[in-house]
Amino acid sequence: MTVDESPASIINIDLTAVVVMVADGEPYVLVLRDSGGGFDALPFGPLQKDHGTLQAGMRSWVERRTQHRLGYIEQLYTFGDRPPWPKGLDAGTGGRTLSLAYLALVQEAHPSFVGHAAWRSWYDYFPLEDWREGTPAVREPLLAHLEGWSAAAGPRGRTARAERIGLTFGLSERAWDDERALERYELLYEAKLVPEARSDAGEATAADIEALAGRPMIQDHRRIVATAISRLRGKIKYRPVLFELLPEKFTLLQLQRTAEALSGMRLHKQNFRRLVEQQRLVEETGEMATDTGGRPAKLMRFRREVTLERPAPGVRVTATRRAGYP
Amino acid sequence: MTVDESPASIINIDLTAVVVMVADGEPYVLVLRDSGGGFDALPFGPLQKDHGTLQAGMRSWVERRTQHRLGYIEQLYTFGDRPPWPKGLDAGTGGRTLSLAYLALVQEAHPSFVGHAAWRSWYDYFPLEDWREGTPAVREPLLAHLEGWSAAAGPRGRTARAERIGLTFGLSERAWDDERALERYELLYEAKLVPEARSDAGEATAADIEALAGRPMIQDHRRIVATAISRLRGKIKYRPVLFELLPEKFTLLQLQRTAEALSGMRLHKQNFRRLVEQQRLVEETGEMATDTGGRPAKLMRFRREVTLERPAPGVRVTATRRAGYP
DNA sequence: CCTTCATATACTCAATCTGAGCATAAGGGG
DNA sequence: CCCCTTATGCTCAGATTGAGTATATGAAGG
Repeated sequence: MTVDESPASIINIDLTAVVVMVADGEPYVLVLRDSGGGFDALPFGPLQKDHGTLQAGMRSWVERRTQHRLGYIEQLYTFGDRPPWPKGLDAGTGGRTLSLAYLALVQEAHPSFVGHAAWRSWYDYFPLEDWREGTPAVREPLLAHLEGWSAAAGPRGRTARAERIGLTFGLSERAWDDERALERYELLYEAKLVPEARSDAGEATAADIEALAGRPMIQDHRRIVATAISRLRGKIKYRPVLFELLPEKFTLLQLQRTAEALSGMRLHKQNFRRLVEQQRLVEETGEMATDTGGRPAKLMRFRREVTLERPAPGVRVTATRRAGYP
Repeated sequence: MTVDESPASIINIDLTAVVVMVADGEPYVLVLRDSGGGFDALPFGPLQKDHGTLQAGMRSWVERRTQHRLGYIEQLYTFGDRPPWPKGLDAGTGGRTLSLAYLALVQEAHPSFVGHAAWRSWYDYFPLEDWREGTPAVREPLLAHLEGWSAAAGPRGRTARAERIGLTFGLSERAWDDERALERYELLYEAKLVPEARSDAGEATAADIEALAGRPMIQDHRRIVATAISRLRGKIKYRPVLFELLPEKFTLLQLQRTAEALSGMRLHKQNFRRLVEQQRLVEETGEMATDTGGRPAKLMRFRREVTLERPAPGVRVTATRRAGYP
């Protein structure tokens, strides 16, 4: 085979941010609305010369625009592949764009981005991922479409596809694994059930499918969000990142709702408390919250010291078996 | 503040590989020996135009050189910071190098790299990380140096440093956390206990410290290896990646030795077997290995299907409390 | 004041998991 | 046949986990 050993002609390097916030038990992503073909986009910008470190570049750049302290920043992934964007922004440039995606967590905030910035619930983009009110409505129709997709393959491919669907979507006896959000998105993408995967802009079923698979984004931005969701869902189980999303003082229920918002599952209340308490993740402030709608709750504060005590303090989330509420 | 909004003038983008292999219960990294100032280096090369995806670029590039199928490739991290390399290769170019680091696992192999390629035990670079034969010999002297470092700080910084040392090195009641390899390396770096952190090449204590902190590498390559170690140690606990390092057929002890090689800890034999068996990670081949030195052992095979069954099958590693062997 | 509602918080219990260890099996070398 | 070495089976107590019951406490409404 012939090999082109010449270095790639890099056109630009983008920093792309998935900025996450939770308010009233709903998880939000910062997006720029209507950024191309009616699709939303993640905020992104070119890597700049004055960015001493990538992380610092990211931080200053997002903070300047959201006017908010970023509690937590983490590199997500570097995307450098070149799938043919049907409705891409950089179609035709021919060069490669490397985009470094970062995950940032902020406390409840209003975006002050210029333009069309807004917080949008991440379940607008992934309705399938939200099990908090029971089985998501889009699940059955989506599975039906997927079945069609697996039936459309050859005899061998058919079982492989069915297996994969069963695995990622938690069919039969298998448990739903909240962390497989990215795999699920990729499966839908392969099955062409997301608008981003379709090259013909004005396809008939587009609206239908969008209603099922969720709101699309430009390029691979939705994949980046899925990456963030998967990562975050995994991370809260072993590192105390939840607290980056909460105000200084909070009740245990607020903490639980935040965990539920991210994981998309309901948790067993008493056990959740037991976990948090015995891990000594929080301490009492002495104050009470009276606006709970019931018995007032103690206001708690994150014990920053725990990072120094236990190997991996975090919040293990396990869905309650029963469908409804604890 | 003034902000330089011009895009960074990227000079080049490197792909850097941490290729890991385990042979006879020892974990090896593929390195290029004596790559600059007598320091070893990780194999790396520029991103090329014909690399459709980054992953594929990485794969073809390493496979061409090691002549071995890469079972597993994973993006590790993108390093783009610009610390002043004291003995760097690209000193003086002024531009930024973005390096994409990948982790690759191969089965037992001999490297066919041109030049000075070799497999080197990763504990040559991190002697501190190997607890398999009991407490590592370098631990006490290193801790003494670190104590000096924390004492050298101001009254406030002193406790903070001591806490951090205690946390990452598992002092007092705290357990040693094998996954904190990267944090430990970074701590040693900050404390200037690794040659890479020293700007004056011919320092008196260099040899002394190298003997304690392990063999250095050029630039930030040792940090990249530390990242790989931390990642891998975490990963084996919840994904069946161990098998990428083993031959088709293996005994349970081989499997255990591989886990121990990576984690740097001895495991409880019976419990390890119980775990592997009840997770149904392996199945019998029917054959026996007679070269065990004792009673012959069943040869097992990885059940690839498990990926399709359980949410996150892996090998939970927990060190035995007793220092010696199980 | 008393009831209803809604949440907070305490405590129980069985099933399972986990760390540790004892005991026995089976090949090779003297 | 004895000893060494590794393989494999089995036990057991303590910790963890999933699920639930019971009780506490404020606000709102009659």
